[in-house]
Amino acid sequence: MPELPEVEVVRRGIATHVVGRSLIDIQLSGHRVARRHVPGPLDLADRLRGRSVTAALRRGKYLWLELDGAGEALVIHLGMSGQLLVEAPDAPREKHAHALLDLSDGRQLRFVDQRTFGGLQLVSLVPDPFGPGTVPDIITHIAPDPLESAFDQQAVGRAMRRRHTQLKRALLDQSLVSGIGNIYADEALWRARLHGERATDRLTASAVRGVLGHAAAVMTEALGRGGTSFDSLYVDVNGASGYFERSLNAYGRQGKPCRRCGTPMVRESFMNRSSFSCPRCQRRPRVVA
DNA sequence: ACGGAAACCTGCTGGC
DNA sequence: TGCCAGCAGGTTTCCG
Repeated sequence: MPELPEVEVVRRGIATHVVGRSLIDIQLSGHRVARRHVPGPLDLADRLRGRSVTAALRRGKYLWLELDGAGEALVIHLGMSGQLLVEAPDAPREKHAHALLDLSDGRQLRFVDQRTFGGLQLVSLVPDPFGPGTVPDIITHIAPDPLESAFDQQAVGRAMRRRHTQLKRALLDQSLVSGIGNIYADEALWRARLHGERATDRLTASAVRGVLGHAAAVMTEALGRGGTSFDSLYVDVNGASGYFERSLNAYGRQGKPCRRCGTPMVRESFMNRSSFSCPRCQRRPRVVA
């Protein structure tokens, strides 16, 4: 489910519930949810117990809760199917609830993840390589996303044009620009009228700026809708995608008419996943990157 | 340095 | 009805 707008909706949804509260008790189930926390789930739970949350922050698709003291943060990645819910502790436990964190206000923060690609880990905060402030040490390779002030569109555009790679690949490269996933990459490319296989080093600076601008715009629009379309207490995978789906111009529209020119949209396999584009508006390059 | 593929999971859909 | 292939919005890692 989650690309940048969805993760930001989740961040906003939980922020009011967790910031200023402390973690009273933590239950982790299964080995997957804390697999990235090398010392193991018991260590994770022990070190979280009693800590208070001072901020809920995000870069790209990574979310973290800054904890008091020691310069540490609880990093949460939602993977493909992760959800964060704030509920009453006695609410029925979801089938794939892997982490239950009791909050000092009597509520419970739950990490629910069907496919378990997401997870939790406690790490140190280090200086942000891209600006003032700090970030978790495990995400120093993640570039700023288009919606944060540290994002430098000119610099990212230059970096993309220096690479000899395909445009969609570059948009999905979280070390160049973060937060963009398969859906919003296709949407940005459609708006920019560019095929994802265009070579980044053969595009003009303004074309690259254009597609980055479209990526920022479409994610901002999605965020606006996400913010009003679902309850912050229960961010639902199906509810979220079902709602914004109506606004998509490219993703999932194979066979349907292009909303600009009416030509049937096509689906192609790219990077082990699906890409959707208009064969007329987004001309495939003669020379592929 | 880059690209491709596989790995990590569960669940749903569509075809036979 | 069952079975199986294919697919799903992410990231990391390995291999050529």
